[in-house]
Amino acid sequence: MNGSNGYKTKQRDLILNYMTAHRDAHVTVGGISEHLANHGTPIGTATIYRQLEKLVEQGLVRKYTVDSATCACFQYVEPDRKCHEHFHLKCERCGKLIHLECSFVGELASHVHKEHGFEIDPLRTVFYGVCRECSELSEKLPAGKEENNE
Amino acid sequence: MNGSNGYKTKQRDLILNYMTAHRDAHVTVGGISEHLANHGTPIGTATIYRQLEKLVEQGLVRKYTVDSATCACFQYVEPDRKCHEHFHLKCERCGKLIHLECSFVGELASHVHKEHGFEIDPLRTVFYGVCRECSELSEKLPAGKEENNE
DNA sequence: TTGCGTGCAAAGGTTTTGCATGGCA
DNA sequence: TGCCATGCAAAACCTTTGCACGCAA
Repeated sequence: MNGSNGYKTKQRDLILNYMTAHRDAHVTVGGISEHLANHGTPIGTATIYRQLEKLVEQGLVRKYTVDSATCACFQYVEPDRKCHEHFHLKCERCGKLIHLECSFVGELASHVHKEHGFEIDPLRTVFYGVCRECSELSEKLPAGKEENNE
Repeated sequence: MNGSNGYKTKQRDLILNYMTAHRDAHVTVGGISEHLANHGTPIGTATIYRQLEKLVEQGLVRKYTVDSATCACFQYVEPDRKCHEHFHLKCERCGKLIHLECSFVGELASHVHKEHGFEIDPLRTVFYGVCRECSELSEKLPAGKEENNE
């Protein structure tokens, strides 16, 4: 709500950098912290939380939560690419985040709005499921569980 | 994986009861704990976690997470109503969970599957946005922030 | 009686907060 | 120089785990 939202600090840049570099992923505070520590530029956890909060306020970053639960994934919001015009698919197996550019979804959104009175927030909504690669993979496998973390 | 999954205990019933009573909502361990305590039947937190884990294994309850983050919302899975044939809308303002019965969504799912190779998991996927009531409400209000917690 | 389920307490994580210091404007 | 941002440490939570006891089968 404030024109100039805070100072421009080294830490802010580092975090924003990380966010833009990982624009195709949902990142966590732990992930940022670990990455920066590994790159010789460690930042206090509290700072990361506080900066992310500000970035969310400024609309540069989006926070994903399950209801009001305390746990947070963040994602960079791109000013250019109209992320509010497409949806995100998240593979439950490999964790990949896919940006779905598809007119069908837009139609769905307007249909749901007109017929059901519900205005879908594309930025907030994530479709969970299984991506092509992973479903092909599981067809070839017998019946095991695949555990993949990034 | 196991035919008879564990014993039938008072605590299990209490939790399952709560889950079915709140079938239209995402519930948290904290919520269950508080509710049971207020009703004179307090249960240890650890028990709630362990029971929910079992209920998830048995397919009676579904767990929602944000990626691999540690934080959990749960929801009862109804054996009769085919929850896997419809999607859930969640209002970001009032927290209401809406079950959307709509053929359009089914079409979307098959389209995304055919054209984009991604198999959407309806049980897991939640559309976030603003419901009719809340959007009508905000039209009447000047420009304030509405803070609603359940 | 057997063994799973429960409760309590402790441990392990994550997120938030307080306070003195450092850095941007 | 005046504030805001940072870092550290502590606090507040949430979730998991260990162990002795109770209860279902």
